[in-house]
Amino acid sequence: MASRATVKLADVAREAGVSKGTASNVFSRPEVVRDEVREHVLATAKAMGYGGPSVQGRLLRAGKVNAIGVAAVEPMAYFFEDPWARALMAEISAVCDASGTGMALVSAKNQQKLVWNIQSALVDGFILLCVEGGEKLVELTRERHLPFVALALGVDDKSIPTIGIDNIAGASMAARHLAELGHRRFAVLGTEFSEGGAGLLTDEQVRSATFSTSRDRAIGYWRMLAEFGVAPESVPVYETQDVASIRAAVAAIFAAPEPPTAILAMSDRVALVAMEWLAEQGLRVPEDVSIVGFDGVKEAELSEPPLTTIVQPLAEIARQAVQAILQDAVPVERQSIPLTLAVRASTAKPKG
Amino acid sequence: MASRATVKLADVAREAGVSKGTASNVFSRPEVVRDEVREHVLATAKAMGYGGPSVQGRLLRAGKVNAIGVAAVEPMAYFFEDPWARALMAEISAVCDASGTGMALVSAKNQQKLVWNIQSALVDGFILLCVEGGEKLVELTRERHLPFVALALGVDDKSIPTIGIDNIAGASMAARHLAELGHRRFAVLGTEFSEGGAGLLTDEQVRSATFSTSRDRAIGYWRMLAEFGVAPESVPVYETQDVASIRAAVAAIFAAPEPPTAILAMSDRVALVAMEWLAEQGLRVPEDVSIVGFDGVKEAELSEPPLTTIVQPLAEIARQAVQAILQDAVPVERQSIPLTLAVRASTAKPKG
DNA sequence: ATGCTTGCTTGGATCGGTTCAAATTTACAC
DNA sequence: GTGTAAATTTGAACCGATCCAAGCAAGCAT
Repeated sequence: MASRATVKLADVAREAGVSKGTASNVFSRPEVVRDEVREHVLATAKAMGYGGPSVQGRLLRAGKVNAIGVAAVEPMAYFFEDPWARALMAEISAVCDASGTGMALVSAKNQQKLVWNIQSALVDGFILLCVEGGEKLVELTRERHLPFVALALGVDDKSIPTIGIDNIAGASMAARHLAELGHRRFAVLGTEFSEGGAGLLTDEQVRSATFSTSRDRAIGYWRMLAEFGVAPESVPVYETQDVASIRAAVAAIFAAPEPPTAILAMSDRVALVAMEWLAEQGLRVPEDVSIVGFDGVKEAELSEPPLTTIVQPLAEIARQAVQAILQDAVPVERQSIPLTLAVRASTAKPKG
Repeated sequence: MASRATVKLADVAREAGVSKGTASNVFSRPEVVRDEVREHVLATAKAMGYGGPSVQGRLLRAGKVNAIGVAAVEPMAYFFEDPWARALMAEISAVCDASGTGMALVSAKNQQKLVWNIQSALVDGFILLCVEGGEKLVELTRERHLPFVALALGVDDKSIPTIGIDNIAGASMAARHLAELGHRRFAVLGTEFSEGGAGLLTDEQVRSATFSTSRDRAIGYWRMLAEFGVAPESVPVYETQDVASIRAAVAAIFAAPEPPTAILAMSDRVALVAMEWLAEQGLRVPEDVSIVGFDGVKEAELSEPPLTTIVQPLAEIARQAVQAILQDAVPVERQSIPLTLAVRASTAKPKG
């Protein structure tokens, strides 16, 4: 059946005794061709083992793939394993499903030629998950000359179409919640501020961070705490990367002579790791220490205790992002979407 | 800048004063063209705002997309939400990453024309997750005349290239484990046996099930239990679908005058739902009742208590599936991959 | 019969590149 | 200055369809 592989529309047309144009119509606009001709062509096609119009041929003409690519500077498994990415992908999927749009996964880790990557992915546009290496990702995508929007972009660059959240406002909400409960001794368990960093940060390091996401959250915490009379200098900020660095940070925080009564965590992931560490040490949440996360991933609802956190409206972010790509109407400036505070059981009034 | 959209290779070639062929080489085989010519063409291209060779044009010639599609008769969010699918996708991702292959998600729920679906997805082949509606999915895919392998196919059909697991052997392992612990009263908490069914099944209904996955697991349980002197008739089999039907089934099981001391669950998902129900009822696992799952999803390790289960070697399944597609060497007959028993804390000797 | 619609068919242009045999240029030895 | 091999460049053919202006036949009114 080697022949099958090479049967093309033109062959069918010739065999059926009609023109290529008519044969094409039989498949893509059946209503314009006379019934008996259509039947005959269809029969011939089947007999020859023709598998319908080749997608690539059609594509070349149409120019539209009907799919959007989602890219990150992470291995592809990231899309299925990272809680935030997964939740976001599920929302993006739902929007795509509704509009009959396909999704392709792209990992920007692999930059060899001849492989599937940002340069070669067959898509109509990109949604970029910029949690890490966002700028590099944007740069690569620009070359493709396709519409794209950056999500969770950690840098301020007016020229990049971005849909984001107001990190300062979100962090402020988290801080206000704890302050209103009566907490006055805090520590910030941060995410990444600059390429590969970890450990206790100075005020100066925080303000000059490479990643604005972490910086803004820190600023949001500080600003709100100041309103409650808590001096920023008294609130240590720890930068973290992997699980080990998170655990090291929490350990450092609680090694202090007067440990905090509340932890401001810059992501649910770090919050959950911290809670694990606390449980191991016999420290109870929220009795001994309160903790509030950031992101609002599913896991935060199911943890023990359920984590109070700032939840991102992922569905809305997904909707706007997909729409922007499909309509080739990417936002000219950063779109900000409001956050909400979900109060659960990891926060309570401080002891005494 | 409307012009930009239409700058093509031929334009650049003309402007730079070289032939289309040379211009093409500049981009796809830069080493064959003289340095100064290459520089010049590149400069011209940049000046004209040419965004590199269009992927679709190249595709038409090359014929290879460098991506595989993963399809299921589920909304696309399924790939990110269902524990089994997610775990499998992560493994498939890893294999694809290693070979520079892209992944596209396809939902066969949406069968309108003009949308991204099995007929139109730009991929080199398909991996089908046949947990539900597997046959329909296979049929649709056949029309595409592309290589494909079915995973978790629930029917016996020698003509379908399938990579699967030995459900009978796996179920036997689960049953042996419980029997060796001393259990003699069992109930089977099943998955789907036929389109939309639920509730207690007769022996006859089990044997004539539409989905061989469920049937084989039931047979595996029965067969091994018989070796320990437990009559199949004494082991009720409940079919389940959604969470409500699972809960109803467990409730029915424990409403019996002499409830079982051990539950054989046909998937980790039903096992976890059952454990939730048991906890609500104040029944302790494994003290009051032992339970063993099937699949070996991540959640089963993290549950309270961790679930004893039959784990599927998803990494191996993924590897074989992807390789089969990439090399266009789909198995001619069903490939079976061995399972292992992971003994954790949800099983123990029966009381008294 | 003639003129005018209406409805299907046709063939060639086009989408945007890649490929390869042949032509041309360059390099080098004699 | 000439011959030959090696390095580049060219131009036409091709990938597999869709699109569209133009052609043609049948149907209908006058």
